[in-house]
Amino acid sequence: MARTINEKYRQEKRNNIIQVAISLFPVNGFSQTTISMIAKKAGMSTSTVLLYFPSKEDLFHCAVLESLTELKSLFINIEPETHDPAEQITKMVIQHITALSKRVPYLKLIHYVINQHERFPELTKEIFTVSEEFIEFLSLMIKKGQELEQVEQTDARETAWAYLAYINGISVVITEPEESPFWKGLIRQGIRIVGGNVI
Amino acid sequence: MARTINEKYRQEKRNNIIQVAISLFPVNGFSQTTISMIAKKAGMSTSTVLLYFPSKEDLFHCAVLESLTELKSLFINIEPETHDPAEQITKMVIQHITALSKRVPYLKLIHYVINQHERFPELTKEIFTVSEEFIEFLSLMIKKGQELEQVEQTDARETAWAYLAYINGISVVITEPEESPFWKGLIRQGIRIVGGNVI
Amino acid sequence: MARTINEKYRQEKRNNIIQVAISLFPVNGFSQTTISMIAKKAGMSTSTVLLYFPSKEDLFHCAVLESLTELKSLFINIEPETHDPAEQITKMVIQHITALSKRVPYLKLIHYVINQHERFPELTKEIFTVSEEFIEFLSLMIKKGQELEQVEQTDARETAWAYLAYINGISVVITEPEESPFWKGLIRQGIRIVGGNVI
Amino acid sequence: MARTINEKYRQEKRNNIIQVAISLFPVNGFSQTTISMIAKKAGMSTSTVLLYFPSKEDLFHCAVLESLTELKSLFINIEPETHDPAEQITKMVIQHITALSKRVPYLKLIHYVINQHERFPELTKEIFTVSEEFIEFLSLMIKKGQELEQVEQTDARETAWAYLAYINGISVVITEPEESPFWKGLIRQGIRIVGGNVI
DNA sequence: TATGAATGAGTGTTCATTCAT
DNA sequence: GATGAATGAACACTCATTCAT
Repeated sequence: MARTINEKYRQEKRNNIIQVAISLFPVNGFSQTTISMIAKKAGMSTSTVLLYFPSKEDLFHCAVLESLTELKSLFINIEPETHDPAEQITKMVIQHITALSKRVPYLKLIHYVINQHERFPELTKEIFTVSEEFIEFLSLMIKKGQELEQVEQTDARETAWAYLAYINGISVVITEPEESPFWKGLIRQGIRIVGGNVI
Repeated sequence: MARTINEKYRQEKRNNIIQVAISLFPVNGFSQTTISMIAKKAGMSTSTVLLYFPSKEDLFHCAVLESLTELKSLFINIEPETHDPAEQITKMVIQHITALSKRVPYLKLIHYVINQHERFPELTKEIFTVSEEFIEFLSLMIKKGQELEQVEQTDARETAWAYLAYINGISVVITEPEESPFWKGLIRQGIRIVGGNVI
Repeated sequence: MARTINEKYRQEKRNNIIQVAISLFPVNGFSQTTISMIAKKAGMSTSTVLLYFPSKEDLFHCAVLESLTELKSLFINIEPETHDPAEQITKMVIQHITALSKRVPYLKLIHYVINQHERFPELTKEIFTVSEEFIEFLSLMIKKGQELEQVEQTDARETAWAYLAYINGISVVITEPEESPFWKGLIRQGIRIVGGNVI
Repeated sequence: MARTINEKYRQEKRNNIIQVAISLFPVNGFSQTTISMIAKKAGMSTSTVLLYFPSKEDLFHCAVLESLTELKSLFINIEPETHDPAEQITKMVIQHITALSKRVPYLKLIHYVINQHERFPELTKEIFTVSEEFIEFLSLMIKKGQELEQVEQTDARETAWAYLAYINGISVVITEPEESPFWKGLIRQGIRIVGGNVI
């Protein structure tokens, strides 16, 4: 029993460190983010951070993978709720864009890795695997909508890639705060890009 | 006269260093790219690099600005050639996407800066100024097309932002080689996003 | 009574740690031998090792002293068995060289200390005290042999030092395995050096 | 020409560092000898030491090899001078023991390596190669002396090993200062061990 | 008694930058 | 103008040691 409690405690602390890492790495980059910065923000000593992660590189890996699974869970959702594809797509886009505006550091960290993919080959591979999954998931939704003629008739996969690019591009190009009306427009455009809003 | 020749020589050497910097910084990031790496690839000593640029940071700044003006010249082109807006837009998208596939390091460097905008505030500002110029330029083109009913009727600025996001997102998400048929599809989608291809 | 049992248990555990320490310190040196290495090999946690020894330095001291008394008991033996000095000397040399080939780590640890005597002054002093005892003991044996003209006529103390040097030098210079015929030759030479074998 | 001068300057500086290293490593051991200690004693900064040697380990290697060649030149001398083997042997022993008393750190460094041979396998190998050479050289001298019946009749190689052990053992066991009359005795014994002084 | 958690002190190493030539 | 030599500042990482349980 004691072990369980301890284990839980360790996991929490570990997670705490990862969250801090996710918030710092994308802001300063890998090299400029020192372990002591992370430690300070997490309220512990440098040594303690290295007690939970064998090296800075390892912590970085964990932070990236954590971000990736978090994003995956936000972007690839299968809960149908509605059986109307058009409505499904609209909801999905809203959820994506909302997620975007709220999880900036996660996506920034992912972009940091992709941007320097030669330096982080395995992580990049992992990321692209998730991208493919997303494309798969999205094409399917688009096809369903197309069959019901609720969605513009295009090559579904091609459109899916375009939408993925759009989504990622937003977080590169847009710096508006969460509350800005700008985001409404981005949702409208997102729906247009997946081919919704026909009629 | 001698001074002129010297000046020219210096400018060439300076430019040489910048080009090397542009090729290295985005691959490894700022910190992992050492001055000596740049010097070696440029065929000179570390000291010489620092003779032309007061500091590593300064060289980085210059490399980014150089990339930015290069991209600006490729993305904001006013040469009309055709007076048909629809054709103009099609040509523009083709040029953009082609430029993308060929100037990867330039855009990667720009993204690197945006990604860590807190670390490079002035550079980011500079970049966003160019973005605004691009939006201005693009909205105008879209509006012209819309007036002639050759282009989908949307909020022109909103669409312009969507297209900008799309363009930038491509270079984040796509890793296909230049020759891949993939790029054809991306062009198709690009035209669709600006609102072209309306019957 | 319970205390006695406890005491015994503690002594055993303590001894266990020392034996492990003796096996590790000379192989890696003081600094490269971490407490956790010792703990792991002794099947306990780092903290437990430090429960039995106040500090790493202290453990090292104890390991050295333990080695020293062990060696002393092997090298300074007074059990006469034979009253024939020549035979005594022969037997002694055999025992010494045999001990050498079997207690390598003990002597290596001692040599480690002597080699860095400025770093371990008290331990070195302790070791040299034992050396002196050995010289005393040996000179006496040699003198007895010389009186009976069974042993070469030399300055007995001088010869004793030469023999001590020889014995120690062997463990520095020779790496032959225990079974090698080499050791036979070393015994022959040892006897010659103390001055035995005089017809 | 300039290059030659520079090269010379570098070599001198490099050698300076090595000499300091030889004086410090055996006193404190590898780990306890910090680069900054070496730098301070050599009158330069830590960085400068690492400018001449890629790593502490590398400096250690160089220091050991330097010591080894120095010792080799002192111990394996072929200059005959006299054609009388007995005299040659006497002179040799005198030179050896004198060298011993004067180059203490060199031999201590070598012993340090041998003592922890599992940690420094290549260096140890190098050292034992030199040992073999010494045995070869010495056996030959002994054999010559034996043929002229100036030297005790023993197995020459066996005797050579005994002498080598004796020599090395001295520097382990003896701490007398250079001027002590003790060393005279050690020379006498050395000659006796090689088998000289017959009649 | 035994141990896991936490940390501070210490060190090797990197690298931008300065300076003399 | 070009460069090699020198260095200080910074940082990741190790490990003995302390403490609470």
